[in-house]
Amino acid sequence: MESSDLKKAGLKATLPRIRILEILEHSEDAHLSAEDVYKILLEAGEEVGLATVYRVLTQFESAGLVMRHNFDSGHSVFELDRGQHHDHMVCTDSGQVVEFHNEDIERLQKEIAAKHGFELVDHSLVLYVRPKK
Amino acid sequence: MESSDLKKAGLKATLPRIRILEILEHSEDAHLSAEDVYKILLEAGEEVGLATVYRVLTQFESAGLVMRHNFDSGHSVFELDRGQHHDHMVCTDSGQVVEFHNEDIERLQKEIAAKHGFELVDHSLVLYVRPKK
DNA sequence: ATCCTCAACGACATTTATTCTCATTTACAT
DNA sequence: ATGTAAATGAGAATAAATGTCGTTGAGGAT
Repeated sequence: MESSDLKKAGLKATLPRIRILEILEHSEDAHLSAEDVYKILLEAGEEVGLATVYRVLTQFESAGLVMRHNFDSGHSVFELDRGQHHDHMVCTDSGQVVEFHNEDIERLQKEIAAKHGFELVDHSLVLYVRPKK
Repeated sequence: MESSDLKKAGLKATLPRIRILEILEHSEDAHLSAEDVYKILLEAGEEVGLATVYRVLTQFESAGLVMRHNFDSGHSVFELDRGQHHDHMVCTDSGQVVEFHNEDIERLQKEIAAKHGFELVDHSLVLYVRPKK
């Protein structure tokens, strides 16, 4: 994932875009807010504006490079789209995010939509959890 | 649902609270934002501040009288808690909202959380659908 | 019914996340 | 190398929501 992917998406290979893509690829945490990305850029000594971070992340979303999630935290988080669908579990204590996939749930969703005369286009499932004592 | 419910919830039966509860009960649309509620109050000639609407809705949420949903739209919507849990299906063509409940999905969610060492606190499931051709 | 007290209120300032504006810079086709 | 439209940085602007504070009012006590 690099400049070639940017061009494929119809985006010029500018420094902010390349850096942000790298950050999303290599970050420890797979789910970063615009502020998170901005801070990482600053720490790396890059002179990138916060507005640019927001713009670039939104463009990446439109281009299908990243996915935006609106968890209950009051701000969006972005995740590189690696092509394999999954849902999320968010720990209400620590904020930790765990990804999971369950084929039974996926199937049931399609069945429910069909039962109501619809076809499933997309879905959003987030489990809010806390450590079991 | 009226003043007695407010007192039961440990809230004084003030005019703003009574009016907001009524609005949630009788509104055509079951899912209202704080702004929506505020506008309805103004149109009814009530002198209630927007901050109060936010405060009251948050209190109602804490008291279990209403549920807050954070759909994609960037602002919270509130719905009277009539006791029966359900998830939402949104038609991407018409915006129509269908409520549904599926016990198998509920159970699977708990199992998945447990498998990862968590207990399920809450969840948010929205199906985006379109009419089947 | 009147008084008292603290919770609740209205008005407005503030915060937080995000978007907009615009003058300047830069990628890249020519 | 150069021109041009796209992209950027800086900071203003916006929207949703919360905090502050002096005033009001609900409801228990008198």
